[in-house]
Amino acid sequence: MDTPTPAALHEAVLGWYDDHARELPWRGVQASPWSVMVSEFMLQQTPVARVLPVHEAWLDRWPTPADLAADTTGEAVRMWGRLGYPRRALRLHAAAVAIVERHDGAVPSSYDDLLALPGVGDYTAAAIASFAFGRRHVVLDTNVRRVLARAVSGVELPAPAVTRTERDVATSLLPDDDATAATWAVATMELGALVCTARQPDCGACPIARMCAWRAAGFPAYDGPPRRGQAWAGTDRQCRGRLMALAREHDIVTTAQAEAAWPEAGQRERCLAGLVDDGLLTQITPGRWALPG
DNA sequence: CAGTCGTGGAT
DNA sequence: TATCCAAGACT
Repeated sequence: MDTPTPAALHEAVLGWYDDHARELPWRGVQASPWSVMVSEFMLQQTPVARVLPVHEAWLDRWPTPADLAADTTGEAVRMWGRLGYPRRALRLHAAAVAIVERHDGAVPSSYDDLLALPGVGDYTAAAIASFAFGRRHVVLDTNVRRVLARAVSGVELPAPAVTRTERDVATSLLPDDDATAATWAVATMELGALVCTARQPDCGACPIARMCAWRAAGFPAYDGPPRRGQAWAGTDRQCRGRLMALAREHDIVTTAQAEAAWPEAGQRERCLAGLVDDGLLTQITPGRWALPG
């Protein structure tokens, strides 16, 4: 195995990205910071293919943060459609309101200002600062974590949560200048998304296969703590999902409709109350709910 | 820190 | 068919 020096990794990955980067609406010189920010919210735990049409419709309707901030949270939730995790729509709306109030309607460029916005955690703050403003930040998403786990640490998959060591490795590999660091961030993400995938990595197409510690070690299987699968059938998440689907389809959700969608009374009522508490629904009258106006 | 929070395509 | 997984954030 060749020595995986930072310079060698940079050259290989940046060269590969130059030839294989996807053309996405939120990339390129024409993409506004708002477009990047909307994409980052939508892409949290959601595949690119499903985000594309919603992102386009969203920016067509709300070209700026102020446009979204002036509309209702209910319309944001409706436009969110079936992307999943609809609280992200509420947080994006709240972030737009905060941008109008605190930043004169312009998406802030600093990591700290971004991190202070609703729905923006470490990853999203770093991603927006990097992709929209060309700042130098460690952008640690699931793709980058997997690429570094394999190429540098020699293991199949990263730990369930980001470790200190992991962040140190990523920091040590970050190029010195802002522009190269920003490209490195998006390039390593793209490599993880297209080549170094979770299920079936395409090592034959990988620009750093020569330098990959996992490959050199003979592809040892993951031996970390068991990764918890997400239960679904019969859970509150499934119940909430069905109730929200009803609310998107109808202006008013009645008790009869809710009962048909979820027969178990206790869980149904608990979930309705939870959705109201979250701000995803409002109770118009007893037995009638709707998206918040 | 571990649990919670949607959705649907791929294997 | 059941499981895994997809640019995480929040409590």
